[in-house]
Parts: sequence; C-alpha cells; structure tokens
Amino acid sequence: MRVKPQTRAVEDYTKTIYTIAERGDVPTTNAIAGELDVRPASVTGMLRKLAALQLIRYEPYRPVELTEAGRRIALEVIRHHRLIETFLAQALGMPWDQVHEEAEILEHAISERLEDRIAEALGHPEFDPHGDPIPRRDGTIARRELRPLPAFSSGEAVRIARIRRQDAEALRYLGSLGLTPGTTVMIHDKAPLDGPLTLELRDLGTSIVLAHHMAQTVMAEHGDAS
Amino acid sequence: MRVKPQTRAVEDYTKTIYTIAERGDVPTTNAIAGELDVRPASVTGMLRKLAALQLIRYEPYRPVELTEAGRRIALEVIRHHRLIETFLAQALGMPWDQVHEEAEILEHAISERLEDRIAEALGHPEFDPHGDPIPRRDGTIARRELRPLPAFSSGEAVRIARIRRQDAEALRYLGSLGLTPGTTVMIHDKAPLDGPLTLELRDLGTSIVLAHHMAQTVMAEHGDAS
DNA sequence: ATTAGAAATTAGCTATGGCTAACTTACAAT
DNA sequence: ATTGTAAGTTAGCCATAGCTAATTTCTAAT
Repeated sequence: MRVKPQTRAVEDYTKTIYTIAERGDVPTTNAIAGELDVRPASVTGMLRKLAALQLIRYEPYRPVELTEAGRRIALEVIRHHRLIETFLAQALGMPWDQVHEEAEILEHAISERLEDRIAEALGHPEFDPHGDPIPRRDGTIARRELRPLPAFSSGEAVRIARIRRQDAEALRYLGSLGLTPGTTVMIHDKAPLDGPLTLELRDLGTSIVLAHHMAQTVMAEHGDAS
Repeated sequence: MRVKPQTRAVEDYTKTIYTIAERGDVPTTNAIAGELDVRPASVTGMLRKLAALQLIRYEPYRPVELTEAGRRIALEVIRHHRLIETFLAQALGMPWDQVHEEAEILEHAISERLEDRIAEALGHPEFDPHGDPIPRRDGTIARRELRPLPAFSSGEAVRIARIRRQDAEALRYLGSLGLTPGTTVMIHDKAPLDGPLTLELRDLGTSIVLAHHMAQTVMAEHGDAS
C-alpha cells in the first residue's frame, strides 16, 4: 500500500475526493473547496497538479475521479486517520468528539512503522470510534449493509453501527444521549413528514427523541447482530 | 507556556539553537545549518525572520541568542519531542533507537491537549528513554550533576543516567551492551591516552569494553543514587 | 598593517500552495 | 436560439523556505 513521498496537500485532496465520492456526492471543484475550506481557484490549481501526478482523471469543468494510484493514497491516509482516532480513544481515553480533530493533523505525521505498531497494539481493529471502517493495509475495506435510523420501521430493534458526522458538537450531543456505535435501540415512533424519532435504549429502558436530520446521520443494522 | 501558532521552520530553528547552546556549543550560522541539514544561506534568511519575530537576538556575523520568547518555544517543542519519545517507548514498546526519528516529526503535529493527556498517562515523567530531561509545562527543567564515564575513576560504581546521542546505530550498540539509563556499572579500568574503558555490569557480573569516544557520550552519576 | 581562508551574507532563483479579480463555460429557462 | 446564473478556470499575485553563486566580513597569521 506504500506509494511514495506525498505532500500534505496531495494527501488532503485525494482523501477529500475519496470521501466525497464515498458518501455519494459528486467531487466537483466547489465540493472539494468547501470540504477543504479553500477557494475554488486554489482547487483548480491542485487538480491540475494531481492530474499531472496521475492521481486523478480530470477534464476541466467536469467532476474528478481518482485513479487507482490516487485511491491508494486516499485509503492510506484514511487508514492513518482512523487508526489514530481509535488509538487516541482507546489508549488515551480521549473522548470521541475530540479524536477527529487530532487525527486530522497526525494522519500526515505518522510513519508506516508507527502505524503498524498502533494497529498491532489495538489488535487490528476494523472500525474507528465513529464506526467508520478502517481500510486494511492491502486497500480492502470491511463492507456492511447499514441504513440510517429513519429507514427502519417502528417497532424494530436496531444496533447502531456508525455515525456519519465528525463535528464535535453533534458527537457530544449524540454521546450524551447514549447513541454510540454498539448500542441497541428500539424504534418506538417515527413522527410523519420527517418528524423526530422516538427511540428506546434497550439497556437502560429510557426513551429519547431525536430530530429527523440527526437520525439521518445515525447508521444502524438490524437487531443486535455481530 | 503556550505562545502562538508557529511554522515548523520556526520550531525547528529555535529548538536547534537551544540544543546547540545547551550542549555547550556556539549557535553560529554554520552550526545551525549543519544540525538542520540546510545551507548556511538558508539559515541566514531564517535568522533574519526569527529576529523580526523577536525570538532571537541577532547581529550579522555573530552567534545568535534566544530571547525569552524563543526559549519558551524551544522548550515547548523539546517537551513535545521527549514526551512523545517516552510515550512511544512505554506505551507502544518501540525500541529506544527508533523513537527519536518518529518524535522529530510528531513533535510538530501534537496539540497541547493531546500532550497533556500523554503526560498524564505517563505520570508526568521527568526524563525520556535516553535520560534527557523533559521540560515541564512551566518551562523549568530537572537539573542533575552528570559526568561522562571517562570522568570517573577506576573502581567507582556509577549509575548511567543519560546518553547524549540520538543516532539509531549508536543507541542500538549501547543497548546491546546493556548500557541504558538506570543501569549501574563499575569502572573497572581506563586505558591511558583516551583508550577504551572496561566496565563491569553490576547486575550481570559481565565485563564490557567501550571506546573512549563512545564512553564520552554516556553520562552517569555516582553510585546508584536516586 | 596586510592578507589568506573560513564564515557569513546578499542577490536572485525555485517550488509549493494559498489568494483575489476577471474571465469563460455549461446549462436551464425562456 | 438566446441568455442569465452558477460553476469553474485563468492570470497574476503573495508568503514560506529552500537553493546556488557571488560577495563581504571577520580573524588569525604573518
């Protein structure tokens, strides 16, 4: 999975293109600029460079696409990121709403040697504290059939598996409700017209109400499988 | 001890100036260039910038001197570096000859928040795996009266406290002989004219021979004190 | 006092990756 | 077919921090 020395910008752009595509959006100049918090003009410049490096396929005015080489770099950076998040949470007890920000920087600073050691120490985890899959060294990724909470029906018991958010505030909120990966909840009620969901925490027996747009970011699977 | 956002170059230069002065050398343009592996012309440029930032006092053609602000930055970076080394060795079992290289990069990537957590997890250590003192958050440093091995006399029992080297090869060599901080050795013999030292490892009872120039980098204190 | 040689500086260049302002292109609505 | 608007690109700029080559300064030896 090793490629060759890359600048931080190259790592950030390939990673961003990958994650935009992975969540089903289109990796346009504007989308990338928004994600990286730079101006679109700067993105155009970098896209030309990435294309020259054969990391993306790029036609002006068209969305970009990672090449196989680009994908490998993206996955490597994401692996770094998610392993670091997992390590910070498990080894140092850092709260799950803080680990993303730290990993955002450390992902560029960690060596393969150290990465291996961390993966080893953690027992080669497949998922990070948010339930995001950690790409394996060979570039493969664990696949799961997850759906957002509102896609389940009232009465169903589901196991929360992944939170598709990384902003600290939302994570703190969800954490305070007990909605973390691994938790099993019962869909008690779904208010119509994209209204809030009422959930029952299986373990505590308590009931909570969650806005539809928040529930959309909570991915789950049936029952308390695996 | 917090100051303000600094570039990596600023951190590297202030740290380098500090360590050159700390080991008793004179922080000249050439010395800094050698340490950082850049050309002297580049150093001159950076020195002008550091002076503008009030981090050093600088007169052309003269050695530089850190200001109080510069010293604070240097100590902060060194604290990062040595805490990371200690963490990598203790928490991840990384060998002491590898931790320097990793820390060299991570020292610029770690947040104060994470640093605090690491210090906490380690129980606020005062020394890193090489015996180098870890500056405290308030900028103070543990002081010890150490002397290089050849400064002791035959027959003396000394406790190794610090290795003034960071290259992996020398560290691996010393480690293979058992000469690590905390070990107590007996100076068995000193060959004249800067000849090799014969040492006896107290615990194992084995005898080893060490070149004078290597022994110079091994700092120790009397007996097995503290 | 002069001068050779080492040390340091200056001048001018490079690459990276941002930015703004001005423009071009694509496309949807008429 | 035309045109307005949003999206994207180009041109030209900036800062950072490196480099080489040429020059200057310092210092120690004569």
